[in-house]
Amino acid sequence: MAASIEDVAKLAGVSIATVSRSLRGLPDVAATTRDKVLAAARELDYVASPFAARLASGRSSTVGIVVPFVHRWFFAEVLGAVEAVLSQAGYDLLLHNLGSSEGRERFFTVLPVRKRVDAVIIVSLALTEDEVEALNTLELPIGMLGAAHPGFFSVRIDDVTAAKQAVNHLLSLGHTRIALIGGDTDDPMRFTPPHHRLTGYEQALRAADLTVDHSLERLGYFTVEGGEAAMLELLGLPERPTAVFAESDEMAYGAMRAIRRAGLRVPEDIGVIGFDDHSTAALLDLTTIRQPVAEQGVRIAAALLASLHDPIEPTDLVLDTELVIRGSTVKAASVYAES
Amino acid sequence: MAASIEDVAKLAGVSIATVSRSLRGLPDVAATTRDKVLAAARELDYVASPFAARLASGRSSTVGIVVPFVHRWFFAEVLGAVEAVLSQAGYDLLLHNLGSSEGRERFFTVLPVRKRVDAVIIVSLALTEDEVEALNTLELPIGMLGAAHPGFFSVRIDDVTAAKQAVNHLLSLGHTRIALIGGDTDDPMRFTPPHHRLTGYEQALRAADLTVDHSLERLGYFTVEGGEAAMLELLGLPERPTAVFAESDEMAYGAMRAIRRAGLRVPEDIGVIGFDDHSTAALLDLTTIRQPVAEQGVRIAAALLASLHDPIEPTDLVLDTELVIRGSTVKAASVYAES
DNA sequence: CGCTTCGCTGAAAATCCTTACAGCACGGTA
DNA sequence: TACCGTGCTGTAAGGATTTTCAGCGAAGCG
Repeated sequence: MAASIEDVAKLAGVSIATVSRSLRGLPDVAATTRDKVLAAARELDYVASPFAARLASGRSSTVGIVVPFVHRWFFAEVLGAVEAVLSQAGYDLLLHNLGSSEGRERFFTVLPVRKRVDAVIIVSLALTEDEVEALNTLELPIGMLGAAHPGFFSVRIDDVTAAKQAVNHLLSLGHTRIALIGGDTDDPMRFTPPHHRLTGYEQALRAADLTVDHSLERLGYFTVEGGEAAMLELLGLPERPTAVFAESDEMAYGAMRAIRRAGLRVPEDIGVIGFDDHSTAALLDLTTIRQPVAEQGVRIAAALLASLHDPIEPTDLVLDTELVIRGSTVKAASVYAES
Repeated sequence: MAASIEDVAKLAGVSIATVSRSLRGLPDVAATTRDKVLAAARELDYVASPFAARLASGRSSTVGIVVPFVHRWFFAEVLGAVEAVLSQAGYDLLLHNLGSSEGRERFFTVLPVRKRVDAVIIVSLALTEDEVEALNTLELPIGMLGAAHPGFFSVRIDDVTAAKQAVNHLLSLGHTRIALIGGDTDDPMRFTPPHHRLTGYEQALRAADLTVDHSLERLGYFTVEGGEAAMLELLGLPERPTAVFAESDEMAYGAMRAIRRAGLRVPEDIGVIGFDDHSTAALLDLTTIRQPVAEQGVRIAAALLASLHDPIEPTDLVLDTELVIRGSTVKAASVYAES
């Protein structure tokens, strides 16, 4: 049988209240007393039961994180970063993987985090009004990563500006017929990025006095296959684009494959730029927009922890993105350009 | 203020014991009574406090999962699968990301899962005797994924056989000078696969009456860069290999890059086979050994849940791997072979 | 020297459930 | 009719902490 606080109290010759205080490092405990307690606890190999502690204190020392998918690179990266911050601070991470729009609906109706977390992190979801309302009933600090909402903490990048960065790069290389492979802005999962990146794309073109040709905007559904299919459509156009901006690296990979399978070269015939700086982007020599993924996770977790410590007004942090130029837009000593 | 069980009892006109029983679907409750309680609970928007329930029942409804890294493809995939099974069963998932050997040591000395989970899943770690002992003090069902230990549940593949599959494929193509790019068998994180895959590699060679040339065995540390560096070494040998077996797809990617950068072709000059069937393996046209990643996660989670339901003897399940032939070993209509 | 303050400690209430056990009404059995 | 089992329900005892409040001795102050 595992030791209880009473055993420790007995062994240390103090009351359980003092044990509790000592073990949690609260003030108002004499140093000698604390040492006795710590010694006794070590001797008995005692750790407090978190459930009893949580029940009594009303604090759960747990943060819930809600992701659309765990297994995609971006979310896994975020998860790792958040976990590191939380565990360091003695918090547990309760993972909720939505997986599908049904999963999403279930989450927001059942709200399985009720009465069991101190804060919630929502990753990459554009929330509906109903969902916001549901979260508000929790009366907890809410953090959003990759999106923002008044009243919630948020850490994100400026997708509009980032998309402009990408398109401007292509423009600077002399491209004027630039296609877009993006996510579905009507997707039931309602990711935030597609809207903003589309906006940025169009704004950049307009700013360069180019007309926006909607036939150059295709859906790639954030997958390699989707990107490949979208590129095939683009290649079939009467006047094909000379460059493509894909809203994710995966879609860019697909696009590159389609281009090469069609017997064309990247970047000579068609330049390709992606988004994210996925871990394999360097490998595939893909020009892309790098966003600080882990850092966003660290920041949102830290912000929430701070707000739990002493309640503060929600903050909105926008981190910078960076253009990473590789061989898919600029001819260089690249692996595939060589071969 | 959130409703408590007492409020529900009052509204339904029953005792709290009956509320508890009704809400948990226990038998020995009259149907009409149960309906009254459910109605009252819905009306008050009541959910039981999990911490109170856990304290009272002694069950945590939580499973701990220990992974060396979250952000690597394999572990993210496992995590997603395990989460799906557990959440479906009403269990929480407590994630522990080791990150480094210090993190590992901390985990096994502190044992942060103590008193807070009903079972533990260990992913891809070869445990030391001390670690096994530490886990045993928990007196909980332990599940291992990617490794096995007497007394613990396990789900895994047969790495020896899988490695033989890989090498035999190369042998069948006529290769006789086959190199290995592997993980460090002395790695402080002590992953299981490197040992077994090395063994399989050597066994396959010996079975083909080839001598094992240790100068053909190089360390790639399971990263792209490591694989690239290892391949560079191999290319510098007086008599270079005609094929390479990399113990992971990432290392295979690095190897392919090194080969191409050296002006050689894959597979004509050097064939490459990887391991895992990473999500980008198809994209890079890499021949590889596919292992059922998500399924391993599902199986180990299910096994543990079953054992919590009624204690059973630990099981050891070995799943099949599959050779997936692509353009990196066999000349075909591949992207890069074309260009 | 008497009174306040301070530092520390302990008793006990509070947290919100689960569950063993007792009990009650009712129908069936001998 | 007396008794017994059955099917439900309620009472109350935990479960293991945290936290409030009271209290005690010693030190500081005038």
